[in-house]
Amino acid sequence: MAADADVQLIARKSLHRELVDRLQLLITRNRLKPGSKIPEKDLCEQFGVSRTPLREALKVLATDGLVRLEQNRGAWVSNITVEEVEEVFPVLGALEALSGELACKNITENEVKAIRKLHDQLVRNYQDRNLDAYFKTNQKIHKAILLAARNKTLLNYWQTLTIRMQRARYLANMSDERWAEAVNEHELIMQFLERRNGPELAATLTEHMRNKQQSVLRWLRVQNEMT
Amino acid sequence: MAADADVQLIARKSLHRELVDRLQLLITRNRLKPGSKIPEKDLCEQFGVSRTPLREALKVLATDGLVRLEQNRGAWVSNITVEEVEEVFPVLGALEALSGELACKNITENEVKAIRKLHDQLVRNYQDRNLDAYFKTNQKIHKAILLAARNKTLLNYWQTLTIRMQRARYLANMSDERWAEAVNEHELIMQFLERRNGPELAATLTEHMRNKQQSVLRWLRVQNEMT
DNA sequence: AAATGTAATTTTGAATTCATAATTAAGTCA
DNA sequence: TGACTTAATTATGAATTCAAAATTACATTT
Repeated sequence: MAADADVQLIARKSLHRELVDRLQLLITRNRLKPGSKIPEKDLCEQFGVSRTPLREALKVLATDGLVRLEQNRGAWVSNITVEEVEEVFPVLGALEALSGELACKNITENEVKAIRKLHDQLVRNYQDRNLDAYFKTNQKIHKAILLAARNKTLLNYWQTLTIRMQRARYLANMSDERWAEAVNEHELIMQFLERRNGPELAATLTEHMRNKQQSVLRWLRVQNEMT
Repeated sequence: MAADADVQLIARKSLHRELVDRLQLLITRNRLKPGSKIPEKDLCEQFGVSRTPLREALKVLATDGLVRLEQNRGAWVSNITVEEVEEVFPVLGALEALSGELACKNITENEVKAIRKLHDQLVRNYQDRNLDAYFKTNQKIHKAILLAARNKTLLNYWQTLTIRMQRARYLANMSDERWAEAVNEHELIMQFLERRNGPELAATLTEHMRNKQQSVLRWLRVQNEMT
């Protein structure tokens, strides 16, 4: 019998699946900007595909809330509004809280150690005042907790909503005070995780998300005033 | 100026949207059974549409987890497995808990009164041992709380997961003891809602969902043993 | 009869085509 | 000039077509 490594499943993605991923990237990387029209024809040429699979992908992205379809008028990258932020963050908070509870039940010692390393790196990123690196490390920590929860449905929903919120450049922005506070919260998160204290971890993650919402809303309002 | 009733938005749905809804109905009403192949050609003839919009709809349903697509082999109604139940119910629990919290903040007095009426009806359904009516009233109550939470993202996710779980006939089934217990839980839910006690309502809804999960798992295991 | 190989048929994925709706451009009149 | 029509253009939604893959039916070998 062949070794596991030799007999990996050959996962040939269908075109529409591939396009969903590519478009998500274009949107998160801000190549397609919130509020802008999605140029169906151009994208077809760029990707070298016909309209059928592209349109299938757009329909999928629309159910995820990343794209807005208008009857006979086409597809737009959906906007980030105050209402949307106030709606999505509480849901994200509930999902993260659950991920904390479940992670404490299912996480392995090695996973905790890996997250501890990420956490230490996060603190260094803060000390260096490297916002970009901080943001990336932060994402890795939260995703690692989600993975430790061993729940695909939870992971899927979390990822979709996270992508939806991440589109905004200014999400990575914070006031100095908020940044310090966020690091403190991460200190707590790390401790509760190491002690496998599910309820406290859940509560801290909820609070962490609530504060992030406030931080994002402040920036969003500033942005809106400037236009 | 015309009255509101006269000027309703004429929401001409696109074909694929319409088909998503129709297929969801066919699946929840058990006309398309879990595990069975989705007959693309037949459905096109039945609905009188071409394959393009139907296939778009299938892709959307697949991201919702209601349908499973296999490369070059077509679409199947996804099965309800023990793993899926163990995955979905905790997420549903977290969403319901949040809906309780938010509902206590946003619900109007009239809405509470309407839910109280539904609750009294639920108790009568129990006293009559009318399981079918009980199940329907139960659904109405939970949905009413979700609506009172005023959060579309939350409502969407809740509905998708609820549909995914409702496909199973035996979901509506319960042991006598469980049924009595469920009614007690609803009594608490009603009280906490009337007192706008968000945290307690959330905790009770979580517990309610945890118990439902156990009830469903028992039935699912019985079903699996019988085949 | 079971296992293997091959041809015919069906189904699928995706490109293309076509009718219709929306947008833009051009023309008309005050 | 500027509001309003009407014609030309473009984009969209959905049907149709076509190539490739999978399934089925049938034949061959052991």
